[in-house]
Amino acid sequence: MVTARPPVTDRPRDEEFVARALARAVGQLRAQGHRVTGARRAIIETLARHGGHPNAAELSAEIELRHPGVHLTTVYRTLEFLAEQGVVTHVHMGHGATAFHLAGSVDVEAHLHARCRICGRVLDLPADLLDPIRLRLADERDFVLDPRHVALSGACQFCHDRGESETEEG
Amino acid sequence: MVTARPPVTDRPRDEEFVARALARAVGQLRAQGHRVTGARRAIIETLARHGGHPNAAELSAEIELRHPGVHLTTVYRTLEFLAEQGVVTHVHMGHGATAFHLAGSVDVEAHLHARCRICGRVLDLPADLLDPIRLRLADERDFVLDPRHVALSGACQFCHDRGESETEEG
DNA sequence: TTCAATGCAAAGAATTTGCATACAT
DNA sequence: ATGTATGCAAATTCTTTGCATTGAA
Repeated sequence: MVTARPPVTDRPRDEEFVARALARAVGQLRAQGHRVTGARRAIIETLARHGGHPNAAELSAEIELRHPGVHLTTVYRTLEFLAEQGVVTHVHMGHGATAFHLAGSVDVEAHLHARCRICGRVLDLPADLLDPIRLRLADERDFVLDPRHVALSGACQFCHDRGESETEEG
Repeated sequence: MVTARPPVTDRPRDEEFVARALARAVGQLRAQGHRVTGARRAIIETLARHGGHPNAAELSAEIELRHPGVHLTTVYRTLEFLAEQGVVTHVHMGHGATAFHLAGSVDVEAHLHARCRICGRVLDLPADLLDPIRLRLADERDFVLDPRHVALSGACQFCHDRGESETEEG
């Protein structure tokens, strides 16, 4: 039952999707009076093309393939900027670097993440999965849960069965 | 309704509790044939006395008050060792350093954590809070959730009402 | 006595900051 | 032309590693 099928969002998108996502984000920036630079285009485009959840370094490496010369620092600064604009979203992974993806696109609609602490694979989960918990915390503890901000942790069946050898982290 | 009452575990424990917890952990180490050193005693004792969720640096600072001379490196190494022995537990906080506390003591029984992304305050939550989610993930996604390994993220009512000014992290 | 635990220095990963320059508007 | 975004170097934060020495058993 442990099929190795990767989640949908781990497949790279087609060119049309990428172009549309880029145009959409660029439009949003322009509308807000922000500058549209080569680095920003490169980062948004690469994020769109990469369906998964890359961290800054992975993203930087991928940008280098098509749009070389964008400094890692710029990647960090731009991701932060784009997050403020609501164009990208970040998720803190328990151990390991922060992951990013485009926000608000139709089929990558806001979702939660769970990460295998052994192999690092990230699972996409429905956005409303924690709604009952959210309600309880709001009611009983005056706490406003943001379930998308941090990935849930655990082990995928495969790693779990292979034993507790915690390869990637503790 | 936004009472500023700190969680129970943020109050330092009484001496009897500390002594008991120390003796318990020391006994466990001895039983496993491990050495009981001054640094290990100091770390366990300080962890017991500090009811909250200190990170390595905070713990180190507190150790310094009563048992000076324990190097931060030793704190890290010892916490890792004690985690392997099941004496301490660690929780990854979305942003910010990993937090530690004693495992298995009666009134600090395994619990979950939620952290305010604005002020950093940590909330203790019942261990079974995510059990329904755990079941769903196991059934539907072959994922074995470990809800204690990473803190949930959100905002406490106080910070939430004060606006989204994300003081401490993004 | 013996090997595991510690201190210290240094390395490492992820991320941020300061400052001069380049470039979008 | 103007000021924001970028590149580069260096600093920060959290954590780990190598190695000689100390100390628990």
